Amino acid sequence: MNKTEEPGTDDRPPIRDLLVSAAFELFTERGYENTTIDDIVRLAGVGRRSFFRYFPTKEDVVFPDHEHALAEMVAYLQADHSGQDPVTTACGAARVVMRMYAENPTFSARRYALTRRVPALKTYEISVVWQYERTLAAYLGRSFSHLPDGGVRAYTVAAAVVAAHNYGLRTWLRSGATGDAAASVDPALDMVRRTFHEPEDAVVLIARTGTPLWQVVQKVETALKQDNSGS
Amino acid sequence: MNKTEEPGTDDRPPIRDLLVSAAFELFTERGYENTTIDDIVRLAGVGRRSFFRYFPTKEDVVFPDHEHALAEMVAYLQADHSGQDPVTTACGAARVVMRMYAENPTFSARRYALTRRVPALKTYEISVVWQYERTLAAYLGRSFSHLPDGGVRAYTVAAAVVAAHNYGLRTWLRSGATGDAAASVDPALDMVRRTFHEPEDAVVLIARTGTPLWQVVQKVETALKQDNSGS
DNA sequence: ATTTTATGCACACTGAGTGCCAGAAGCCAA
DNA sequence: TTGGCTTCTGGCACTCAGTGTGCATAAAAT
Repeated sequence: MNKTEEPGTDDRPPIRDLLVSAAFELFTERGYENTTIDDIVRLAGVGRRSFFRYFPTKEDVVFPDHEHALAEMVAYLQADHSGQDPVTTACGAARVVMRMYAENPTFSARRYALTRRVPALKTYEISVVWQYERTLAAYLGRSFSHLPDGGVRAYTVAAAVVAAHNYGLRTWLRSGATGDAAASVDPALDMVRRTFHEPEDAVVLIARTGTPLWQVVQKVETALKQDNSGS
Repeated sequence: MNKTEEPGTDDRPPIRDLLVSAAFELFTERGYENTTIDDIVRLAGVGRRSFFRYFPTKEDVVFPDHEHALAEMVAYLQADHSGQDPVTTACGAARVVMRMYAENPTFSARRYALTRRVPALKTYEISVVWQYERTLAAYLGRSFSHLPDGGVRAYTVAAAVVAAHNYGLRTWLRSGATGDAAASVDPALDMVRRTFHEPEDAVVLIARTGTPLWQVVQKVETALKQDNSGS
């Protein structure tokens, strides 16, 4: 599948990376609309037909790792998360995507600058995000199937998780993509997790007036332990 | 050329409606991809250039009332909603859009059948929905500006409201777009409203053991009244 | 009646995306 | 090495969406 990865002398990057580099160089220099596919393949030194072999559309070259990120999310959701709140698992899946953005801060920042300016790229980005949302909704739909409003809840929680993730990510990107992306994303996701926590996770403790404090503390401790082990 | 109809009776629908009708007829008959702009204008009996005067892209003809719907939502949000929960107002704005869909059930159903099958139209629809979401987020951002997490909360609630609205609308459309759309959309929106209600709206009443029931009832009544008047 | 304005139309052009075929480059058996 | 087999790449021609421009016609204004 891959080109000859002989340990000898193949320092030439594969065509796909060549195209991405050439495209971003031209897009940032003279703009997305003012750059044709011919310009890109000329700079990359490959044939025009090869571009569409690696990227079905002109927009795809701006999101070269999208397929990979989506596959990672699916793999994460397919792993075992029994005993964990489904909302928490969904937030974990969002964090997987966040980490992939954080792995290439400069690339993510340049792409963000592009998607902000070019409407066509913004539209494409939204459709990409929507695929994440759909994947999360499918997972949550399975987890919420026992609830009477499981269907709505799944779609709503998925949308909320994705929105919070994007908000945190945008905050990080606007701050120059320096520092820890999780510091921006995690608080946003925690807010979603708190608001959508099931009431079954809450403990209401009733005690007679006059109960000694140590007994109350003990009861609270026991109740919280039960709540952790159960469900 | 031969446009000179009798000047007395101009019951001929405007070109814009002609194009929409012709486009939908061809799209549902032979598919979106297999229909060219030339086919549409030929059936509509107008020039090719006129199509792009009314619809900037081929996708736009599938959502001819989008601009109007967005304007209606903006107008609704600009009206006075003081004393109402911002989340409730956002749900009301979503209901405005829902009503516009419900006004033309058959058209909405045909469009739904198209957007389900054609990826390009699905992408366009997502970008349309995203504009609603952005508008809601801007409104909620103003309403939540006093909260420490107002930014995330605004975007998250907007996403949740839109997701719930779409879920209800899809449910209605899949059931043949017969009956009341609100019956599907309202419960979904109510779920969002409940989960995002501020804790300041809750009342926790503490009473000594042995307090007579009528006193408890009285206290509850008073507390709820205060909660209603204060905001 | 003539100028102004608006609107639809025809023509030509750019550029994205596709189908097809030819050639180059690996791979495996003989 | 040779010869077939597969895979990858490039070139060419084509369709079609979308744009710029100029012209024709009808209504409106003067």
